[in-house]
Amino acid sequence: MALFLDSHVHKIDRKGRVSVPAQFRAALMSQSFAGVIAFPSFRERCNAIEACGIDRMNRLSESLDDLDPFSNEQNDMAVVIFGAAAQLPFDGEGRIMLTDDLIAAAGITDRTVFVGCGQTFQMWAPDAYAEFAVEARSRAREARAGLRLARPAGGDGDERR
Amino acid sequence: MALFLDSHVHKIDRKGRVSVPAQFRAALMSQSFAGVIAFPSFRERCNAIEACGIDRMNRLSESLDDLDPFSNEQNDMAVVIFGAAAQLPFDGEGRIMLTDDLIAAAGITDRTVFVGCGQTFQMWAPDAYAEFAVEARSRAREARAGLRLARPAGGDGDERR
DNA sequence: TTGACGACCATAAAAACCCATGGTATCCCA
DNA sequence: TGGGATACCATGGGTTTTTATGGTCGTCAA
Repeated sequence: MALFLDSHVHKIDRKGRVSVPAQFRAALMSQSFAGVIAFPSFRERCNAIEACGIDRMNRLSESLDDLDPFSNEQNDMAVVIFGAAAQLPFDGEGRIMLTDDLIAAAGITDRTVFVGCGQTFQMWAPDAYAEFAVEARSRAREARAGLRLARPAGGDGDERR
Repeated sequence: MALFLDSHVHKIDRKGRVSVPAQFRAALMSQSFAGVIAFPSFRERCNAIEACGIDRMNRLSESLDDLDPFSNEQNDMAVVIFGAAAQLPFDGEGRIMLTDDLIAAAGITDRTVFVGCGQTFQMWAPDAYAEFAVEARSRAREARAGLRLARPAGGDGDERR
């Protein structure tokens, strides 16, 4: 199915609602929860909201379930990932409401830019993103060497992130 | 099954009642016992109440059955988990009453934060949790390398965007 | 009888739902 | 090829429903 691609700036109305770009929406609506899962990024220099669909969270949960359920590591991951992840359902028009936590974490005010990242997407304050994009571009130029393209899927879809 | 996500701070009223977050409630009400199973955490540095629905307790019980039934290990787990687990039914408004044991174990006073952990959730004293979350986050950042996302499940409708 | 607990009822704030509108890209047909 | 019709999308606002929280009134037991 479709990847999250492209960037779209959308307005946040006075009730705190934002339209999710229609292209993103299409990929999200077909999942078992019709909406967005969003959490503050914990990457360095990345003041953004990370987002994806519920299916991806289910995969994460399964991966975590393979660890010892009462280990400290398992708990740390669970708390960090799931404890901060908001479940944002679509309204009838395909909008979501960002929580105050998320808005604060990303420094968003009256508009936000949805940035497609393939399997996931991010939401930024537009000016913060503009700045970040420039830096990311120059860093990527140097790091490029590290990435190797996966082979096209043989039997079952192997997408290696 | 639905995941437990996000954190919600809720107030404990003077009769000792707390509303379970509506999203959590939805996942719990559909199970064979309409309420919460709760026991004090026995992890290190984790002064919290561990909670889940009855279905997960059943799974846990089965897993425990896979251990040697007369080992000390099996007995310890059984006692620590099942011996300390309270069954807390919902009232008409979706609230539960915490027992004194649970409250004391987590150092809870007038409010508690429900923290989603995927298959389970926890209940913390808000300030204790705030502190823990910061530490967990920095530990998780280091351990992150260890976690790899499972591939999308082969058969059943997983997203492969 | 006092205190704990359950079943109800009450309410303000927040969230979900419904309908409306203006703009833009797309389609269709002459 | 041009221009009107059309579908879709982002956005706005009102109304209804939920939700979190508070309280009251019996009941049962210590």
